[in-house]
Amino acid sequence: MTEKSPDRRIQRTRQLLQDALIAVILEKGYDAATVQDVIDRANVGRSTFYAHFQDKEDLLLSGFEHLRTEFEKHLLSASVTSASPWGLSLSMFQHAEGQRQLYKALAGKQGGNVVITYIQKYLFTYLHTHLKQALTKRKNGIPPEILAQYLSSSFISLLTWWLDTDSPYSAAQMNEFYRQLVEPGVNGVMAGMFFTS
Amino acid sequence: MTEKSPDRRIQRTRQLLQDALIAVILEKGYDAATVQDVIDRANVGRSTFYAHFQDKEDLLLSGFEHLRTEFEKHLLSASVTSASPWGLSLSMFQHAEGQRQLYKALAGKQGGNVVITYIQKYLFTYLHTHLKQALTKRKNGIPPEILAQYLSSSFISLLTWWLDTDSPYSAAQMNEFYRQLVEPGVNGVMAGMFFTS
DNA sequence: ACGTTTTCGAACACTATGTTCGATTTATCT
DNA sequence: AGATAAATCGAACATAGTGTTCGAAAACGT
Repeated sequence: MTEKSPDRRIQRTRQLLQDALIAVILEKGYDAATVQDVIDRANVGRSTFYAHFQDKEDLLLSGFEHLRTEFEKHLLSASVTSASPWGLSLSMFQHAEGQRQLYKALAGKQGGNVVITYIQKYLFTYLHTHLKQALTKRKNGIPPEILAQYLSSSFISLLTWWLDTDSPYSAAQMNEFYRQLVEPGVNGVMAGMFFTS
Repeated sequence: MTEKSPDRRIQRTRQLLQDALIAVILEKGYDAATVQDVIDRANVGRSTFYAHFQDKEDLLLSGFEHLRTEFEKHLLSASVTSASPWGLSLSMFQHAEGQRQLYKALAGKQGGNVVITYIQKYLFTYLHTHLKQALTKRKNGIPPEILAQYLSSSFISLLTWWLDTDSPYSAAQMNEFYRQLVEPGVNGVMAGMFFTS
C-alpha cells in the first residue's frame, strides 16, 4: 500500500511539461503546438521529454488528465447530491464555462478533438456502468450502451458547440435546453428509474 | 449557364487522386495515409498534386465531397417523400451501412474526424435553415441553432458509434432507438410543426 | 498540325519527430 | 557529508513528410 513517491525531479519535470503544454495551447492553439514549443517553454531537455512521454499525444492526453479529473469530481458530487442527471449536467455546464478559453483552444481543432473525445468516452463509460444496472430489468428495452452513447455525445457536442461559438446563453439556459430536448425521450425509455446506484 | 467542361487531363487527374485516396485509406487508415502514398497509387506527379490541391486536408475533403453528396441525396429525397425526419434518418442509417468499411476507416481516427465533422456541419446547416422558418413563430422557444446542433450531432454520433463498434443492431433498429430517444423531446419543443418547408 | 495547357520528376528548402550517448547535475540513502 | 544511483542536458543524427520550383516532355482541343 505504501507507495514511495517518485524522485522529486520526475514530478517537477512532468509538472513543468504539462503546464507548458497548456500555456502553449492557449497561446497558439492545439494543432500548432509542437513538442519543441513545449520543451522550450518548460526549459526541459529534448531527450528528457521523450524519457517521460512516448510521443506528442501521450503528453497531450496526460496533460489533460486533470481536466477529466475535474469532470469526475462534478460527476461524483452531482450524483450524490441530486437524484436526476440534470443537476449533474448543469454542474458541468458551469464548470466548463470557467474553462472556456481552454475548451475553445481545443474544440474544432483537429488534434483538440482527441481530448474532447477522451472526455466523452469517459462520460460514456460512467453512464454505461450505471445504466446497465438500471436497464437490465426491462426486456426489449433500449440497450444501455446506446443510451449512454446518446447521452454522452449529445451533451458533449452541445457543450463544445456552446463554448466554441460564443453563443449568448448562460450555463443555466443551456442546461434548460438540453433538458428540454433529452428528458422526455429518456423518461420514455427509462420510466422513472434514475441513477439508482 | 453553359459550363465548358475542363481539360480531360484535369478530370482524370482529380479522379485518380480521389480514388487513390480512398484506396489508401481503406488499406492503412486515415491518419497513416500520406500524400506520397496517394500520388504513388494514382501514378501522378508530386507537383501535379499540388497544382490541384492546396494541401492534404484539401484533398481529403474534396475526396469525400461525394460522400456528402450522397447524404444530400438522401436528405432531399427523404424530405420530399416523408413528412417527418424519421424516414430521413432511417434512409441515412441504411445508406451508411453500405459504406461501413469506409466509415470505420474514418471514425475514431484523429484526421478522419475532419470528414465526420464536415458532414455533421452540413447536416447542421441543412437543419438550421429549415428549422429557422418553423421556429421563429414561437417566442421564448428553443433557439433553432441549438435544436439543429442537437439533432445533427446526436444523429451523427450514434451513426458513427454504430458503424465503428460493429454493434449487432440493424439500420431499422438503430433508427428506432434514435427515434425513441429524440422524438419526444423534439415534439415537445416543436409541437407538431415538422419540416414545413 | 499547331499553339496551349497540363503533367512529369528530380532537386531543394523546411519543419518536426524521435533516438543516442557521454558529460553533468541532482536527489536519495546511510 | 559522501557515496551511489538516477535524472537531466544538449548536441548531433537519422528519418519522414510537406510544399515549391522549373525546364522538358506529353497530351489536349480545335
